[in-house]
Amino acid sequence: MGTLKYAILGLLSRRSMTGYDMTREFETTLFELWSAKHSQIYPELRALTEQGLVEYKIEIAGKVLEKKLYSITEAGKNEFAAWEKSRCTAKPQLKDEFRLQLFFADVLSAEHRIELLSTQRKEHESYLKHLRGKLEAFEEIPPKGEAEFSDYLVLMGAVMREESACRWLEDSIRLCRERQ
Amino acid sequence: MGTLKYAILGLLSRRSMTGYDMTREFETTLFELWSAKHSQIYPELRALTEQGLVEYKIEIAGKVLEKKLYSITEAGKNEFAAWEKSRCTAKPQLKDEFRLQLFFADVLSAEHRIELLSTQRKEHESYLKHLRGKLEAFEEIPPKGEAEFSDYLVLMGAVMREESACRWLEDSIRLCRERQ
DNA sequence: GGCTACATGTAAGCGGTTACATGATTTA
DNA sequence: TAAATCATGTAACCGCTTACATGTAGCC
Repeated sequence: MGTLKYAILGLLSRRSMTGYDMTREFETTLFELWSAKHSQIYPELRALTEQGLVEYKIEIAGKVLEKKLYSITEAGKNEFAAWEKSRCTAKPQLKDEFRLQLFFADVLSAEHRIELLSTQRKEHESYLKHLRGKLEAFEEIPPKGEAEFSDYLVLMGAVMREESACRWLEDSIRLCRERQ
Repeated sequence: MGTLKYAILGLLSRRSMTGYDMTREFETTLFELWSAKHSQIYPELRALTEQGLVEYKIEIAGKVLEKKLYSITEAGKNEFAAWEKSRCTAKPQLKDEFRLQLFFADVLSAEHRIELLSTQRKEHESYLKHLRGKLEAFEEIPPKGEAEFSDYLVLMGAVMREESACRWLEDSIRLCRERQ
């Protein structure tokens, strides 16, 4: 795939930043979508520089500390735009440890299975709460042309996904209880 | 994580089988939940044998072909049961290339963005159709004690997840169109 | 006889995580 | 001045995929 490359180009298409800044972005704003540690980011930045897709200028912070401020090149913008236009085939989530656990849950007692489902439900519910808080921080739907509109759509999707997960877990618990 | 280990133990807790059979299981029934190629399965089976969690006896198919028919040991059953009881922390899907694409979609024109969303919607819709077909193959909800009940719950979850994805994509397309 | 499915392995490489390693700057 | 944060890198290892490699069994 090489998706990290496009995540980085995407970040740089919004603003110039250092590798350290990117690490923060992956931890905060991109957390929902993609993740990368600094140990993966720095080598990737080096490769992208060699490919001419990004460039950096060194800035001095304080007295001596050298920061590499990266920005996207024209070639980088072109490659990023090409990726944006390509439609990626949706591989609907092939790995889910909890669902695997549930799949084999016939080795568990009825109570154990319900406990498993309940714990999972609690986690999804608290995460949903957190996401809803973020969604409500938008006072209104951002204008279509701006970067924030995309952020809004993605966040909306995450909320809907979590709502669906909670509903599924509730229904499952009900089925487990109902039919003794 | 080492989840593959438990996927294999889970399969063997249902019935004895060869590495080849497992490969088929991952491709068909477990496809929704976990995947593994034979090149990963065979080394794992060797490791599990060394750990005493599984064992095999050689069967001859035809004249000379040696098959290794694996089964789970008592130690294996215990370790699998322990994993089943442990509650795994739900890491809600950290990598999604399409959502990443959408996140940075402000570089696209309005039409391009809608096209991106539409393509994705079509894919999820056809997959949903396929899943619904599988769900309807159950004539009624299987009895709680049986393995099929777990299968039913997992399938129900997959259907609900896809429904939610379709709804999200529809809403997003509507928002993109509405607000010119 | 030829094709498909059955059956078991190994090797190279990629993407990613954890840990190792170092040092400067800012803030309490 | 001590701790937290900023800042940049490398090394070892793990999980997984793709490709390499080999051979048998069953069916048409």
